[in-house]
Amino acid sequence: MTSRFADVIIDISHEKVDRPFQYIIPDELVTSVHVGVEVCIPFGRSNSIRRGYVVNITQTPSIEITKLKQIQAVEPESVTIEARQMKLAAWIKEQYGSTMIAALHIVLPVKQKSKALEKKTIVLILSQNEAKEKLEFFISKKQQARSRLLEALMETESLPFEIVTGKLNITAKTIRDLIEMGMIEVTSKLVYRNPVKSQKRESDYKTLSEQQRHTVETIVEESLQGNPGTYLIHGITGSGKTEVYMQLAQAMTAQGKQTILLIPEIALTYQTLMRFYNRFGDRVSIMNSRLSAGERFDQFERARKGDTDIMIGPRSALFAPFQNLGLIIIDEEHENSYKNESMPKYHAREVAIQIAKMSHASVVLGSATPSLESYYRTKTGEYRLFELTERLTGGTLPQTEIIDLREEMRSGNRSIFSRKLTDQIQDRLEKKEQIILFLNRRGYAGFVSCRSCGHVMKCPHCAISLSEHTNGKLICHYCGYEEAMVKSCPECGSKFIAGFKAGTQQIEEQIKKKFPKARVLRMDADSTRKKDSYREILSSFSNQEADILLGTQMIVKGHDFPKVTLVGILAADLSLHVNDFRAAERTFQLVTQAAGRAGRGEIPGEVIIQTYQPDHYSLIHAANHDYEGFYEEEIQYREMMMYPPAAHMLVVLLMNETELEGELLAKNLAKEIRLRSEAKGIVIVGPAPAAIGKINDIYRHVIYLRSCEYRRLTEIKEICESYFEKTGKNTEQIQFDFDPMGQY
DNA sequence: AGCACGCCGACT
DNA sequence: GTCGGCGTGCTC
Repeated sequence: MTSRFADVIIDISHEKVDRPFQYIIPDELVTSVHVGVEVCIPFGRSNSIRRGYVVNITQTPSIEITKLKQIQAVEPESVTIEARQMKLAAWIKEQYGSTMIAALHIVLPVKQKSKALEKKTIVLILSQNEAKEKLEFFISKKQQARSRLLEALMETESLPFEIVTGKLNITAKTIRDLIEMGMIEVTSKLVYRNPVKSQKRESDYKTLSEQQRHTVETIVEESLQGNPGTYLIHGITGSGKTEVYMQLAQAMTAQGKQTILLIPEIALTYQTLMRFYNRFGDRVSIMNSRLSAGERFDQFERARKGDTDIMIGPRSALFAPFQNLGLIIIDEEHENSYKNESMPKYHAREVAIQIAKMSHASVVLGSATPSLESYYRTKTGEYRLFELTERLTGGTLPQTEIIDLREEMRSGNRSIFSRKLTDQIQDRLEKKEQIILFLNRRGYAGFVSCRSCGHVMKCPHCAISLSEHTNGKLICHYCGYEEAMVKSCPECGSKFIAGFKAGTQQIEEQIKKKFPKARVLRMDADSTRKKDSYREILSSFSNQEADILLGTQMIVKGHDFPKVTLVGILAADLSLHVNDFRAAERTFQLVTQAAGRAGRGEIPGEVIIQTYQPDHYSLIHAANHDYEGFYEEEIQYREMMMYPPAAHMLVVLLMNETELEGELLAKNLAKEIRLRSEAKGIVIVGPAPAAIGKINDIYRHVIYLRSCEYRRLTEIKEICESYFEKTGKNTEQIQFDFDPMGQY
């Protein structure tokens, strides 16, 4: 019998070993080794046994046969990656730029998650005195690596593994030596949390409105005809999107097909979740971040075995191994959490479409404020658009008013509360109605604006707000353009031009000063750090234990507070002038959602938007509840500047321990790209220091690339990868982000 | 990532 | 000379 050979990807996430290694398949394993299985193989000089995945099987060896080793065994409890998942991993690697093994882990979420939960830290187990002695000993012996590590540990006692190997440049060997000497310990922690509590069941079937019925029927019909597509449901808050999802899922179940429902954050859409649970009972599987690795594994096994029809969960639920997937629904599709933050930086929407393509399924996207991407694709005909314009839950859209803070300034009011907002807060306090005050601080990045005329300092090349730096300069983080900080407004000459500063704590103090009798709840990253404090704050506000809820964007998502009749957006400009091309879109979404919190009960609500730029289109259209109008203006800006979705964008992020080396590498890489891409419709901007120029003492530089064709950008990615392979050192790192959401 | 190989400074 | 840390390069 002729021998067979297997290409194996070793389970080590490092670029240097991220390629297939060929192994001989021994005769006794020929029947059990096939593409997708997890195998044990000897690797490296020491022939230590490692795990890996078989990605290909061949008849002929590609290198000298004497160099090949044998596969030792097939991992007994392995999760086989089906051919489909393997193809998907290859697609993710290609599309987003990552190691193959990282892509495989994404597709095998059970393993990946149990790994991700593990956090290795290095702890010093000597007393300060003992350590000091040892340190002196190491120094006298000129053992620099050991001294370096020990010194760092004496300062903080424990350090994350990555910091030690990265920033301190300590090899695993040195760490092992110190462990042997009994000086340090490596601990790995696993964090588990409680599973969801179940709630009382109640039946809630609803008859569909004409618009809902049309949506459901069209999508189901096209699926039945074997012609599944991608659909966007643009439905205002309260238009019954969830009911549409449920009926679609039901139709799929009737055809013997399964559904995946993605939700942005389980805690935020708890009600949605329970409605599904009530309707479909234990045919629904719920994935969430609180599940342990084992529980998570069980959910996926249920999907594989066909014991469940519907998988609900965040991004990772996408990879549920259903046998006959019919539909993927992405609720609140504009949410940022659908973009993976670590490599590979994939977007759930795009991966969903790819999965659907591979399994012949439909994709349904739903939102009250669709992402520009999705709406754009309904215009190009890639997606089909359905509008749900009727509010079924009752209640009217709130009255909205934009307050010009420049005007307030001119009449001598320098406080954060306009006179109108002050009056209204007073009024609601007297009427015992509730108030939400919203500070959209997300991504706030020190832009500079004029209090008198509202003028914002922008980059002349990128139309992005300049950021104020401590060195007294204004810098564009897209292209690196810089100018000196201005002393007076170039537009109106006013002296009141400065960086914008505001925090929830300060505002809380001001509220207490101004309205001493009001009971205030503050909700932001600080006050919700404790687990469950999030829900505690919301339920206590819901029970009317407070009059005013003050918070950042986390308060605007899908909560019903019927007693809230006033929503104040304190400074809409904060998210408007972030140095990110999506700033206007984010602002529109946040303001629309915040406004949606007012008047959910019988009493009509009122929304007050405070801003220094009362004529900005995102605010005007949000105030008018006019998505289409906003889209038209925003897409013109994107088209003019070649920003997504009008074009595609790639961010190449370079990380280096030394600033100068990083800058040099970035420059050389940019030169290489310019040379090799030959201006095939590619715009190359930068390099520039990243907005967050340094994290953990690692310097960050960025190069921005734009092109109408995505393929051109993946070519650039490949150029970077090969350049990096040749010249890259261990102290350098490269990351790719296609069509970024967020700043660098 | 993890391991061996080999260079180079310190010390019997 | 030689012991041993630390940088370098390779792994089917």
